[in-house]
Amino acid sequence: MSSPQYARIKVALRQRIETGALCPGDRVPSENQLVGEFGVSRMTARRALLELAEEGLLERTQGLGTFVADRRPVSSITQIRNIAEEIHQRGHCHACRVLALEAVLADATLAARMGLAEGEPLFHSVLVHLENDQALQYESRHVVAQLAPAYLEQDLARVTPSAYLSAVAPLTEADQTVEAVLPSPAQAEALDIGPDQPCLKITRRTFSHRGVVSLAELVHPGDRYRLGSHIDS
Amino acid sequence: MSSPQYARIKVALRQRIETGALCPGDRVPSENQLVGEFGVSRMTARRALLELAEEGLLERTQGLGTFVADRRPVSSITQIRNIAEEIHQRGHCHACRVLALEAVLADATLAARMGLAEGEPLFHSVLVHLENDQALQYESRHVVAQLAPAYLEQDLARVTPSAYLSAVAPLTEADQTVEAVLPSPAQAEALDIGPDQPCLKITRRTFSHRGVVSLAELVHPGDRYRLGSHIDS
DNA sequence: AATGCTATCTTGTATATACAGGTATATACA
DNA sequence: TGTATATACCTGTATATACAAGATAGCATT
Repeated sequence: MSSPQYARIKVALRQRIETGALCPGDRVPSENQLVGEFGVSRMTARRALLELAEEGLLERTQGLGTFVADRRPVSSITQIRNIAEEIHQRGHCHACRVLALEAVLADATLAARMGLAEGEPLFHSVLVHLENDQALQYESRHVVAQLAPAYLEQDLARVTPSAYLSAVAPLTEADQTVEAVLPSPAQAEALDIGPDQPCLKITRRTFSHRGVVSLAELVHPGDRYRLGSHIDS
Repeated sequence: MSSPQYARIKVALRQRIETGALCPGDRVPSENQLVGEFGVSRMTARRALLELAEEGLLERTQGLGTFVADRRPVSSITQIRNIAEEIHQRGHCHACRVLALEAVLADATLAARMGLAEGEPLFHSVLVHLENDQALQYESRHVVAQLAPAYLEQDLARVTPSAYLSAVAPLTEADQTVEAVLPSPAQAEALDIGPDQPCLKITRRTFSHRGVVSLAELVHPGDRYRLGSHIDS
């Protein structure tokens, strides 16, 4: 039950970019070169390149080749999971901290929004992600207590969604929406912004085959995100 | 120089969904059925299904099949091009109007942002899209005059980006970013909202092989958009 | 020097094929 | 009735192959 080969190639290429072995503008091995290097068929190598291009990490031009995308001006909003992870990928993890403002067992007053039975016990944590002492994200996360019993014992400042999710089920998916909001007083204070500073709020419902696992609200001031660029027909 | 076969299949399937021949929850022809119906290989049929699923129009489950996704609660933000088009797809086009507030030949004071030579002549139009007399989107669009000479002669209330873009070049792409903003006074007035109502602003740079074609800013109050849901590894 | 051609590398599209693994239904058995 | 088992169908992964089409460098011709 090993991971697919195209995933292996994606990981390898991502590493070369993160470690600096491949820099923005650099040419990435061509499909045929990857065939030789990884011993796969061209279509498999191609899939790895296509998916990385879809994420915005690579840029491909017919006839020319595949290149590491210019330092993405902004993150791709379809990929956002956790500012901490994002920052880590940008390479200044050293200046990144996470503050856990709150972590308690709450009752499911928001059961309806999560599609749960009323009264289902939930863990609620509020995190603030900082870089160079500047707050970048306010994160409010509700997790179904039954599915992640050790949630509160973890170091919430370090745990990423994938960490506690992988403990729940092999198969997870997420539903995300964005909207523009004004920060609540608590959010404005935690982010050190004025009450008039508009923010992007991303609401993410994560679920496995057992149902909803968590509901997270990510609020960021001032960030700007790249969107996909489909132009069909 | 016909369009690819997978695109043909996508169009056909999209039509069946838009016309109601296929409803949410309905089973879509399987890969092998499409092979028989369109006379293509399974991989080609597969590509059509995969891309429609990526857009959120279909849902696929291994072993089960492919189904028309439940009426998407909100639009996919990666697909936004024009609220008018969006509304048309939702099926209440009758209540939709577009007001052209302004349409002039402007000079390229924003040349830098578009990557153009200073002084390059641009058309500037400001449109407001309404549904049931309620403003849904404020659109400010700058178009390189040289590449769309007849731009001002068109019925701006009807023209979609694809209309004037197709006149320019066969190959176009777009770059999009989102951010949260407070509306400018003019925007607030046009949208009939208060100055404190946070809005999503989508900035879209469209370009062809000849360079940047247009720069559009779409401002919507109160809308909420679906995001893609990648969960890798 | 400028033009045009060709060889070669790249990605894009398409086909045919094979097997793995998930899902549901029908069948046979206890 | 309830439980296995076999089967058919579906999507997921992977290979091998072919040709189309864009980009580039070098060479030959004008």
